[in-house]
Amino acid sequence: MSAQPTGPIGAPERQRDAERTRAEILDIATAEFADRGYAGARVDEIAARTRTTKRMIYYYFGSKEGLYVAVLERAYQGIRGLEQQLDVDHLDPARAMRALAELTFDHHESHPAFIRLVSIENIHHAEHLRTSPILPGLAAPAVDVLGGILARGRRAGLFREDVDALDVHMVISAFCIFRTANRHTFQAIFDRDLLDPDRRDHYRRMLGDLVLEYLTAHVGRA
Amino acid sequence: MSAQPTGPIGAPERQRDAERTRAEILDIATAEFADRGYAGARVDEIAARTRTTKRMIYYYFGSKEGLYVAVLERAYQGIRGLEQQLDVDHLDPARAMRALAELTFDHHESHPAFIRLVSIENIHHAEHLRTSPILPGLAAPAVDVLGGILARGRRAGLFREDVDALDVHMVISAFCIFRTANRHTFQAIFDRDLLDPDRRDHYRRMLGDLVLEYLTAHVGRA
Amino acid sequence: MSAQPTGPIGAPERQRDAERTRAEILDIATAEFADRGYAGARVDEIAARTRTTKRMIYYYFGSKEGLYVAVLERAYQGIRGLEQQLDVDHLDPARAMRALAELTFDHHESHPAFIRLVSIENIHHAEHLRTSPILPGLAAPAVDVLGGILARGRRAGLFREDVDALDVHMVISAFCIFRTANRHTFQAIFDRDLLDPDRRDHYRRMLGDLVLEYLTAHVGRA
Amino acid sequence: MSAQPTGPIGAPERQRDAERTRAEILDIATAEFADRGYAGARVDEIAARTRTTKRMIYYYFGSKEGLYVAVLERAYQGIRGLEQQLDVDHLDPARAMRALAELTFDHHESHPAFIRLVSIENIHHAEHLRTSPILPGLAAPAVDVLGGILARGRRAGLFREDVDALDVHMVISAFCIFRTANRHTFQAIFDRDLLDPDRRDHYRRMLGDLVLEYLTAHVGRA
DNA sequence: CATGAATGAGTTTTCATTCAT
DNA sequence: AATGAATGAAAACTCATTCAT
Repeated sequence: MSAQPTGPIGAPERQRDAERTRAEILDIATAEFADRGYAGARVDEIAARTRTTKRMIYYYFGSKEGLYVAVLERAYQGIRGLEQQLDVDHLDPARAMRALAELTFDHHESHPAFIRLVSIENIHHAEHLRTSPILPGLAAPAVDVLGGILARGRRAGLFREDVDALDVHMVISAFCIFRTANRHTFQAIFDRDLLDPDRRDHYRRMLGDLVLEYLTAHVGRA
Repeated sequence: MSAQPTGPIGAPERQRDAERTRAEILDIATAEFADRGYAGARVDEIAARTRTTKRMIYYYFGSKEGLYVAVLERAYQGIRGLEQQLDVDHLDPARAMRALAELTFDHHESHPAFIRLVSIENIHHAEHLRTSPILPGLAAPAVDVLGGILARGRRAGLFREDVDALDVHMVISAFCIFRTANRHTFQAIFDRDLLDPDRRDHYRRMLGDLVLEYLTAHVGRA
Repeated sequence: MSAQPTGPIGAPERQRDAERTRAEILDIATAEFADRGYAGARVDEIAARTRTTKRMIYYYFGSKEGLYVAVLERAYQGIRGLEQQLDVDHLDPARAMRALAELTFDHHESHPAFIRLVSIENIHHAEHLRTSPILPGLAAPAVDVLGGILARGRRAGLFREDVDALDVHMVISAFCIFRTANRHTFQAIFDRDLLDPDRRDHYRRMLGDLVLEYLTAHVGRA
Repeated sequence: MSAQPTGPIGAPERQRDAERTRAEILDIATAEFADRGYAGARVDEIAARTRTTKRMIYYYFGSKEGLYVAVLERAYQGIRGLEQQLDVDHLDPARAMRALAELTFDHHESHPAFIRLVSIENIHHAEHLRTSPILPGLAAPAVDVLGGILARGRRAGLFREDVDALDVHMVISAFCIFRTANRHTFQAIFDRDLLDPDRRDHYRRMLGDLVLEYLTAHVGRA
C-alpha cells in the first residue's frame, strides 16, 4: 500500500494499469473539485485532462458524486495518522504540544487541495463525509496524541484544565485552515498573502505561542 | 432585519416596491447561494421562493453572477463598520481587546450566511470580491480599531511587539469563522457541534483568553 | 410638410412635440434596424437611445414590426421622386442617361441606411413592403424618366432595342447597391473599400460608361 | 450535392455517421440561416428539422454563432476555385471573358442560399468572415483567372486600360448577386421576377454584352 | 478495457410586450 | 403623454450520463 512493489514478473499487468488509471483520475479530479467545487467541477473537463475517457470515470466511480466521494475519502486518508508519525513521548508537554502544532501547520500548508475540499464538503453540509465508511477512523488519530500530551501537561500542573483535546484541536485547525481556506478574500481585502513563504516561519511560531501561552496561562502562578 | 425605509417619505410607491422587490430577491438569493454555493444555486429556485419571477432577477441583476455579486457585496456591507459600533476608548487595552474579540465572535455567530458566502467566494479565488467597488472600504474598518487598541497596549507595555493588527485580526477571524465554516465536518468527525448554544460562552471566553494570553505573554515580566 | 412652420402662436404645441418624438424614434430605429437587421434590432436599445421611453414606441407604432414598417416606408419615401428632381429633357439621350445614372449613384452613396434596409427587407422576402400602401407609388418614379430617355434614344437610333427600362434600371441599381450592400465582404476578401472617397469618381464614371457603352453598342454601325 | 465520400474506405462507421450528422446539420442550418438571417434563425427549429437533437448542434459547433460560421465557411468553400473549372486559355480574350461571366452567372443562379448568406454576413459587417481562417484563400481564385484574361485582352489591344480585375469582378458580381439578393423587393415594386426561367437567357446574354461592350469600348478605334 | 457519438432534462438568458400609476 | 416595473413565452446553452462499436 505504501511501498510501491514492482511486483513479481508476470503479475497481472492489467490490474496494475487499472490501478494507475484510477489513481490518475483521482489526481485530476482532486485538482478539479478542489479548484471549482463540487457543482462547479465538470466531468468532461476531468476526463479531458486525463489520459483516459469519460467512460472510465463512470466505469470506476459510477457517477460524479461517486468520484467526488472517492476524492474526498482519499484526501482524508492522506492526513489520517499524521500524528502517529510524531514521537513526542520523550518531549516535555510544552515542547510536545508545540511539535504537534507545527506538524499540523506543516501538513496543512502542504495540502491546500485537502483544505479546499474540506471547505467544499462543509458547503454541502458534510453530507458525503457523514455517510462515508472512513468516517469512524478519522476522529481518534486527530486527537489521541493531542489528548495524551494535554493529559501529561495537566498532570504536571503546566496546562489549564478548562479545555479538552477537541478544543485545542479546533484552535490549531482553525489557525492552519484559515491561512489556506480564506487566503483569497484575505489577500483581496488586506493585500497580505497568508501563504507568502517569507511569513511562513512567523505564523508557525505564532501558532505555537498562541497555543502554549493559552494552555499555560496563569497555571501554577496563583 | 431593521427595516430602514429607503428614500424620502412620500417617494413614489412604485419605487418603494422596486426596492422591496430587489431586497426580497437579495434575501432569498443570499440564503440559496449560502446554502448551495454559486454553481449549486439555481436561479429558478431563487425565483420560485420569491414573490416575483425569474425575469425580475435578470431585470435587476443582469445575470446569475450579477446577483451573486450583489449578494456578496451586501453581505460584506453588513459587517463593515461593525467595530465602529464599539466604544472602547474608555477601556484599558486588555479589556478593549477582549470586547472587540467578543463583538466579532457575536457578530459571526449571528451571520452564518455571511461566513458561508466568504467560504464560497474563496472557492472562487475571490474573483468577484477582487473586482468589487466595495473592496477598498473593507480593510480599514476591520483593523483600524484593533490597530488602535494594539498600539495603546504596546505603549503601556502590556502587549507583545512581534505581531501586527492583521495578525491579531487573523487569529480572531480564524477562530470565529471556523466554528461556522467547518461546523459540519467537525460535527461529523468528532460528534461535537461547535455552534451548540450550551458551548457558546465557553468558546467566547476561550477566544478572549486565547488572544489576551498570547498578546500579554511574558511582556513586562522579563 | 416640407417647410417647417414655426406655427401660429398658441398652435397645438403638443402635436408638434408628438411629431418630433415620432421622428426621433424613427431616426434611431432606422439606424438600429439598418445596423442589426430586423430580428437583430432590440426595442430596448432603440428606446434607450431615444429621449422617450419604450412605451412611446408602442404608443406610436403598435409593435416592433409596426415600427420596422414605418422605418422602411419612410426610407423608400426618401428616394421616391428622386428622378423628378432631374430635368433631362434638354439633354441628348446619352447625356441624359449618364446624368440619371450619376444621380442614382450619388443618391445611393448618400443613403447607406436605405440600401441596408432594402437588403434586410429582401432577407424577409419583402413581406412588409409587399403589403405596404406606399408600394404602388414606387415603380413609376423609378422608371418613368428612365423609360423616357430610353425611348428618345431609340427613336434617335442611338440605343439598342433588346432591353427595356426595367433592365437598365436593374443594371444601375445593381452597380450602385452592390458598393454599399456588399461593401464589407468585398473589403474583407479583397481589401478594397468600395466606398473609399478616392475611388468615388472612378466608379461614378465607370457606371456611366458601363450603361452607355452597353446601350449604344453596335447600334447604327451596321 | 455531389456526395464526396470523406475518409478512406474502411474508416470506422461511427466516424462516417458523425460526418453525416455534421453535414446534415450544416445543410439544414444553411437553409435556415439563409431563409431567416442570423438572428431570425432558431436553433430549435434547425434541430427539429434534423434527425439529431439540439444538443448535437452544440456538440459539433459549440454555439449558434459557431454553427453560423461553419455554414458561412462551407458556403464560401463551395465557390472557391469555381473559376479553375474553366479552361479559357484556348479562347480569345473576349470569348474567355464572356465564358467567365456566364460561369459566374450560372453558379450564382444555382446557389441562392450562398448569395443570401453573403447579404446576411454584410448586415453583420462581415465580422465572421473577417476572422475566418478561410478568408485568405478567397481572393485569388475569384480574380486570378479574370486578371489573366484581362491582361491578355489588353496586350492584344482589345480591352480598355482604365479598370483592373477587381473592378470587372465587381460588375459581374453586382449583376449576378442583385438578381437573387434583391429579387423580392424588385418583384414587389416592379412585378418582375428576376429569376424567372424565361428571362434567364436574356439576362445571361445581357451580362456578357455589358461586360464586353464596356471593356472593348472605343479601344483601337481612335 | 476503450472510445467518440449521442441524449434528455434541466439551466440560464433574452425579448417583445403590457401594467400601474 | 409619460414612466419604471413587471411578465410569459421562448430562446440559447449546459451537463451528467449512456450507447454503439
